[in-house]
Amino acid sequence: MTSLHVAIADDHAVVRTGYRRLLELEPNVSVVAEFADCETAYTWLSANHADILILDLSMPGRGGLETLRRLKARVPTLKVLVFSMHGAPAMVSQAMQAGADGYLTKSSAPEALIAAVLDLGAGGHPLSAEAARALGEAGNDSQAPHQVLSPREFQVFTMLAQGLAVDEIAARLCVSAKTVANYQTAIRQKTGLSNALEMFRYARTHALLE
Amino acid sequence: MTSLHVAIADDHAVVRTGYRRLLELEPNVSVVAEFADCETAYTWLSANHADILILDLSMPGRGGLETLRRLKARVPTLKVLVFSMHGAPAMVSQAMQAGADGYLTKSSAPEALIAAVLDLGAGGHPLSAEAARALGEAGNDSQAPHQVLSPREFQVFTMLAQGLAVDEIAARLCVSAKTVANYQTAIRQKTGLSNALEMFRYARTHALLE
DNA sequence: TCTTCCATAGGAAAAATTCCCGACTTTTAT
DNA sequence: ATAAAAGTCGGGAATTTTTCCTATGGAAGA
Repeated sequence: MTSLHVAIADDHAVVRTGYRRLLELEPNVSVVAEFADCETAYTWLSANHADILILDLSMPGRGGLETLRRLKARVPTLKVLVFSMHGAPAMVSQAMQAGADGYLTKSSAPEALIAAVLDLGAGGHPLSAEAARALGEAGNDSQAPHQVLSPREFQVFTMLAQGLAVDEIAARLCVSAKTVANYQTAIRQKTGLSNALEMFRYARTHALLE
Repeated sequence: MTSLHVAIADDHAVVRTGYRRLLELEPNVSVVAEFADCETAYTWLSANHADILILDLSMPGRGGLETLRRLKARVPTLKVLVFSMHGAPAMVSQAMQAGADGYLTKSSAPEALIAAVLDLGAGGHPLSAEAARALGEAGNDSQAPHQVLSPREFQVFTMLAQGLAVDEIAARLCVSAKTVANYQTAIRQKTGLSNALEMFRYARTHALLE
């Protein structure tokens, strides 16, 4: 079996070196390139050959996801293993839709990285347990706010999620603060989001704001 | 010269292994322990000896900064090198005040980690360029949270900014909910941030979280 | 038409927040 | 070394916000 050519994209030099040393313990794996930003990675991989790219999504250059998309469009044969800090359902789901071939969280054991690379080389689609669970969750949002909330409630929800106070919302909608407070209570109960910050996060990850 | 005994605390196993391999290239350095969370680190270091702790502030177990403080109180001879994802001025300043002996950002070159460890062993206080610059800046922002807030207030601030409820914070800090509520009031007054969402946004744009 | 859902809001109770204060400890300055 | 200042912690009371329950009128649907 011929050796797997791996490229690493991560903005932290120390972390890159860590991966490299780890991977080079494996005889069938050789690290052929390292990148500190998305543009460099894209340019190099368009011109040179690698079998697998280990990609940290939280990179500068704005848009690891976007780079992933462009890269898969340009070099479809490249296998991309996303290696991210967090395993948020939305992130995993976004990454897989953008064309990732595997998803590992950084909390995985070191051996898991090697295993995932070998798995990818063999045509597999390695997911960490965390990522797999997240993918499962992503589909079932049957109780999304736009489903369970009435139009007016949803409108108040978006304003709360933007950080507006009850009084301000009441002023803008020209209704009593009492009414808005009551909506707020209903929204909290129906969605389980118990404060404005949770609403904000939910709204952001589900792209419910502008 | 006798060997430097180094301990590593970082919640990502892969990253820990990377540091270890890197450091073990140096003959005068030996890695004597690894920890994935703050409590384990604290317990072990209270009972065993190490010269240097490499500490990732963004660890679970609530409060890398708090652990740093406790650790320096318990084991003053221990040198702590904070190794953080980002070099936000506020974070650097808080870490140094909490007793860190050095501060490196993860974007540093791998050699910088080794150099910093050796420097620490020789009694130095290594700062990455980024961190040093941040320390300089920290003086300017005269009404930034880390300036106007006391350590405890700042701690509560970060938790509020993460969306934790007053009761949850009280439970984690083992103080009365009344106390936390009072801190919250003080924080709101001092910073002008009147709710958790504003605190979150502020904390995010100033990179004060994790 | 009759039922159901929605938008609106008042009242009362419960919970959270604010404001003021005191005790005690640690740090800082003189 | 001692005084002053700052920090931590929480109680009490007043205030504000939130919850829960209820009610009215309108619109949509069977």
